[in-house]
Amino acid sequence: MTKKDDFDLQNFLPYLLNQAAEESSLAFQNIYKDRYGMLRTEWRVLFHLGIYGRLTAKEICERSKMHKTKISRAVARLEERRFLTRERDEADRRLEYLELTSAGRAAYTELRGVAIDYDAELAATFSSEDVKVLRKLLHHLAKL
Amino acid sequence: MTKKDDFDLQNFLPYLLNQAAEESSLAFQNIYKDRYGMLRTEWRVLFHLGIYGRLTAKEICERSKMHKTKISRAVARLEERRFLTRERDEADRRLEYLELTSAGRAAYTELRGVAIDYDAELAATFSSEDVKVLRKLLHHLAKL
DNA sequence: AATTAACAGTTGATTTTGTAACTAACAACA
DNA sequence: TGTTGTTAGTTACAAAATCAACTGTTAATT
Repeated sequence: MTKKDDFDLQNFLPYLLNQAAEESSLAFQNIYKDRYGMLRTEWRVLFHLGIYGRLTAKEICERSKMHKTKISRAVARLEERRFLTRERDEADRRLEYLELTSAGRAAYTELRGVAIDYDAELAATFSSEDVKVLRKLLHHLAKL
Repeated sequence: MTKKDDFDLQNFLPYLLNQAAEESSLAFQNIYKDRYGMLRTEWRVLFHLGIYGRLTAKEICERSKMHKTKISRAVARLEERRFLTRERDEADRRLEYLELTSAGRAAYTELRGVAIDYDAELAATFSSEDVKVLRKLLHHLAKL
């Protein structure tokens, strides 16, 4: 295909980042989707609780930069599936502490294993120096 | 906040890529959204046609890896706004050639300028060597 | 030719997201 | 106190994405 215009879409960083993000998310997505019927927001909440223990929705919100309505809905679905429990803070009754149940922890542990393996698999397609640089640069972009 | 678990979500490549992609898309998104009321799928179609000239939906589909229903709807909206025209291929009447109108080309040209500037702005936050490496690695990931 | 399969693109039903408005609880301060 | 403002989280409604089924057309097979 001949180009009429020399702008290079494939090198436009936001586009390129999206393509790379989508492609690299696919295999992992298939797993949490097929195995647990989870959405992206849900595994993220699950992981935050798995990693940090007890958190309020607000804290997850700040860490993940997801919108609070997404989190609210993800929490509701994870609760339905008995992956987490809520506990009111009696000192400040606006707050709700979220914590994984043993089923939630089991799901987290399995998905964590998958994530570690998958990350290693991705990383192995680069030189170890390149992976280091990639992570560094992505961190920089993520914090813009 | 103390971690209960040492898995590093912030370094998990699919997560990190998504955060970087979202963050870096934001400023550009605000522009095509506010200025033209466009969605991501729409500017992508617009750009494909701006860069490559005349394409069928199928061709855009292959290049962009977007699903055909997304493209169908994006094309319909761009047509409503008189940004593109359709033309049946008389040799194979299943095919429809899409082409930007002058209004479409004007929109593309403006957004292309914004994209170039924005990309340069992002790139300028890295060393030029780093940008080169970043693009190379992202290309690799995008083609997985 | 007639039948069947394949393809380009669209549409409709369902799911998910985004935005804004809302409830309930706390805080500040007159 | 009581009024106003702020915060945590939910909900309602609109916008958008997804998936499957559909139309119309061409290609392949018999």
